[in-house]
This record gives sequence, C-alpha cells and structure tokens, in this order.
Amino acid sequence: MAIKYSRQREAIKEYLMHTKDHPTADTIYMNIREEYPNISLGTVYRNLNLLVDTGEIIRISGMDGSDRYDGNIERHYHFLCRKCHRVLDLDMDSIEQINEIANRNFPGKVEGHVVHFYGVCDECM
Amino acid sequence: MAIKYSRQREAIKEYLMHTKDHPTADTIYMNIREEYPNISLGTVYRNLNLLVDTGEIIRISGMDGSDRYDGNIERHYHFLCRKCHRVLDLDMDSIEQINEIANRNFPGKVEGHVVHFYGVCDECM
DNA sequence: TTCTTTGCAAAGCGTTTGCACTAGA
DNA sequence: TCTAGTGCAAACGCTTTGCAAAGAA
Repeated sequence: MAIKYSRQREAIKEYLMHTKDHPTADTIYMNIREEYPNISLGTVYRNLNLLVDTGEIIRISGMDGSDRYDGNIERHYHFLCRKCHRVLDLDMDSIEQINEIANRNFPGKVEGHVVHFYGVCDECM
Repeated sequence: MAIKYSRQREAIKEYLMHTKDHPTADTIYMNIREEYPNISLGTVYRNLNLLVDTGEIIRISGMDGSDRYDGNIERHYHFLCRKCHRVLDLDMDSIEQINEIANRNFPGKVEGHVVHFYGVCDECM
C-alpha cells in the first residue's frame, strides 16, 4: 500500500525533529493536540509506527514504562536519569565492537545489540 | 514487614534455579501449576517481584514483550534469537568498561547499563 | 493470635485494532 | 474516483492490586 501524505503525520515528525527530549507517545499526543485538537492517540501510535518502519524516526524501548521516540536517527546512545526519568543523549565513542566480543564464543550469530545507560543527570546531582 | 516462608515462592525459586531457559511469568505459572494446581498468576508475579527485590533472582526486561526471569544472579549477558525468541546466556568477557566510556563527556553520573544482544541462534541458522 | 501470603477477580497501563467516515492523489 | 489515513471506542497483553480467606510464626 502506498503511503499518502497526512498533515498529522507531518506534524508528529516535525515535532520530533525539533525536540531533544525523547517523548513518549502520550507526550507527543499532548503536544500535537495543540495544533490538531481532534487528533486521536491511535493516530499518533499508527504514525509513530509508520515513521519507525520507514526509518524516519527511532523508537527507544526498554527504558522506562513506555517507549520513547527520537527524530535523530544517527547512531547514538541514551541515558535514563533514575531521579527525573528524563532520557538524554550521550556524546560518546562508538561501542559497536561489543557485538564482536559477544560473537567470540557464541555458536549462533550476534547481529546487533541494544544498550542504554542509567544513573543521575547533572540537574539531579 | 517480615518475610514468611511460602511453598509457592520456594517452588518458583527452585524452578528458576534449575532451568537455563529464561522463562516469562506465564511460563513459570504454567510449570508451577503442575505441582500447585491452584496457584494464581498474581501470586507468581508477587513472588517474582519479591525474589527480584531480595536479589535472589534477576529480571530481564526489554527483550521481548514480557519480562524474563533468571535464577542465575551472576553478572552475565543475554542474547535474544529473532527467529525462535529464545533467550540464551552469552559466554563473553566483561564489557563493564562501557560505563566509563559513557561517563567521559557526560555532565551527570553514569552508574550502570543494560545491554542485550540479538541475532540468530545456532539452532535457527 | 498476629501478620504475611494466597486465590480470585477486577483494574491498570501502554498499545493495537475494527469500523464508518474523511481526505489525499 | 479510489485508496490510505482518521477519530473513536473497544480490545489487547502484561502486570498490579483490593479483598476476604488461608497459612506461617
């Protein structure tokens, strides 16, 4: 099925491109609702899934309760503050070589990994 | 509140100590039910939480849909097969130093990380 | 007895889905 | 026109919780 333009989807993408927060679907919903008061949470979820599938945004899973979304699709790492529960970007060297370390004694094939860091952010210290 | 003995909790712990699978709460429930047919899923969840809190078992989150549990509390890494969805232990060197790498340019304090690997296991290749 | 744990069922939370309607191409 | 996207509400999967009854100390 071909993808058609939708102003709601555009607004969601736009929003994610201009924030450095890593908002949840619900937060995105609350924000988009200011411009499109009738948008439904279901539409937000459907569009987030679509944008993740097309590679236009990234989904960050396994941090907190709910998934976060990120308009920055460059490979980077995330940090979760255990006090304020904000998700921050980490400016750090690549650790892609951990795949190789994992592969050494493994009979199958390690293709990738998910990492995230946690601790206390500067504002909460 | 003091912790009192419970045969159900003992059975859950026992079960986790003797399996190398990384079962979900539901799988544990199904298995314990063979010995305790009246046990409820709520009891399984309550005991799993209690055992995680006391450090007797480990919870593995963010792999699949549901959390997995592990009776092996030694620091080790996990692998999720994207075909059969089994979770396997990885026999690999420590990568604890990634915390330090993450800390280098970070204004807050990185205390820990969650990593898991994915790919195809030997049986699915 | 006293306080913890249980079984049950209901509720919670985040996310997905069916459907009739709307809107993009 | 034709098909994809929307809003709404219901349903989903996993987990937690309130409560009265049962069990451990």
